Amino acid sequence: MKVTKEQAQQNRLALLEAAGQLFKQHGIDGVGVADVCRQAGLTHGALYKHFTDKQDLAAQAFAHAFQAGHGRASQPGLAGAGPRRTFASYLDRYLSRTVRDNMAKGCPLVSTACETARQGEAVSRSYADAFAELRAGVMATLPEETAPAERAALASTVVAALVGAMAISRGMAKADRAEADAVLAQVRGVLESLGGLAVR
Amino acid sequence: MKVTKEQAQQNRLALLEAAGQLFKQHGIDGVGVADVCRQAGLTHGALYKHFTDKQDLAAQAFAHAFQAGHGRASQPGLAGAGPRRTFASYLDRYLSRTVRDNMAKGCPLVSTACETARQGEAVSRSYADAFAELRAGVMATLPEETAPAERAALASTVVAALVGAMAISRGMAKADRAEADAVLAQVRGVLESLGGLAVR
DNA sequence: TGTACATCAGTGAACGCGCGTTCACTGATGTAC
DNA sequence: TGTACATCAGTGAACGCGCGTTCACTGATGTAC
Repeated sequence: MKVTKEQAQQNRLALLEAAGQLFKQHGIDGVGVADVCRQAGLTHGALYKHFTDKQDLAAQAFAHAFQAGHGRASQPGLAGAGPRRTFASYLDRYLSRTVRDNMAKGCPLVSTACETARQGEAVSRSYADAFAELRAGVMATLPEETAPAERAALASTVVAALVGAMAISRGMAKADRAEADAVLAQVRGVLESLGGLAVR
Repeated sequence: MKVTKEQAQQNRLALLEAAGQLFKQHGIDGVGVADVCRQAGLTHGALYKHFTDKQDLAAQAFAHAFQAGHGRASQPGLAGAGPRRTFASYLDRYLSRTVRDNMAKGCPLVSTACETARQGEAVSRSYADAFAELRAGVMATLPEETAPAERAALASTVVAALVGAMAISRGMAKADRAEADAVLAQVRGVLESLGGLAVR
């Protein structure tokens, strides 16, 4: 049965978001198109009215996940920045145990880090843009006295440490939750003082 | 046909290493057991004489990859440390473009960061051990004047930044190779001065 | 505004392919005498 | 040392299942008159 144009657009969005969540949680190959459609409230056939195939869905889902949060300050754990953030708020957002234990939430920069490297150029483009945006957000929180090049390098390193810490903490959480927590806390501590050191 | 006991052990090792390489490169779900066996020079049936199933192979392959490099100073890009390393040598080993462009090489802490989170406790245990070992190696290169707790935190952060930087650089390399290179260089620069700052 | 018709998002049965796994078999190895 | 036999790593055909994808069909929507 045909549906409203708006309804169709809504369904398309629901597919993108279901795909984003499930792919982050179980990996692209770990999720069937039927699963995605079910979570979006549709049957599997509908998917091919919106996307050419699963690859296309994956590429667009990642692009959508990376771009989500634009202008929406309330969206937690995403790459897109809200209105204005403090350095500490980035640490909070990235190094929380809640986000670590719930892969469906959380920044796609982390969950898809390994998968993205195996996808096509379109996904890579989205990834690069998301990183650039996040880094710009972190840069803006660093003291303006620091030279721009140094701030950029510092921001890159902070983002790398955030992404790496979360990935590592997730990798070891099942075996050693205490150590996994400790890593998050340690990195948080070091990054905090590193943010302060930028003024020198 | 039956083979020598030593030959069987050799074949088992070949399976583990083929699995390690291929899983790092294409992900666990992206590789068939037949592929692994072919690369190891066997047919697919042989696998089940050594491992109960694919999951078991994956768990043991990761454990093997994480433990590899013990005492072998020549093995590049692995978690295990050689005899004695300098701080700079860790940066070299982790932030090289060659390693980034060849996922089959490279530290399994990075390639499997996301996959590991979806595996069982055994894999997580190996991951935690590998991280601990790598961190210990980095810690040993930091000046002894610094307090142990601070050195540990610093080492955790350095490893997180190394892992994150490589993951990010890989994610964006297909779309923007120049920026991907720049991230590696920036993180290298910041970590170098961070290593120096530990003495204060 | 009302009526007739074309459109097309969504449905669900069906298809085929590739995958993980099984199993009867092979034949060199290792062992017992 | 030589011979007879049991073992078992490896083979490759076969199986069944789940997946991505297709397609004839539906029926409310949107449009033309």
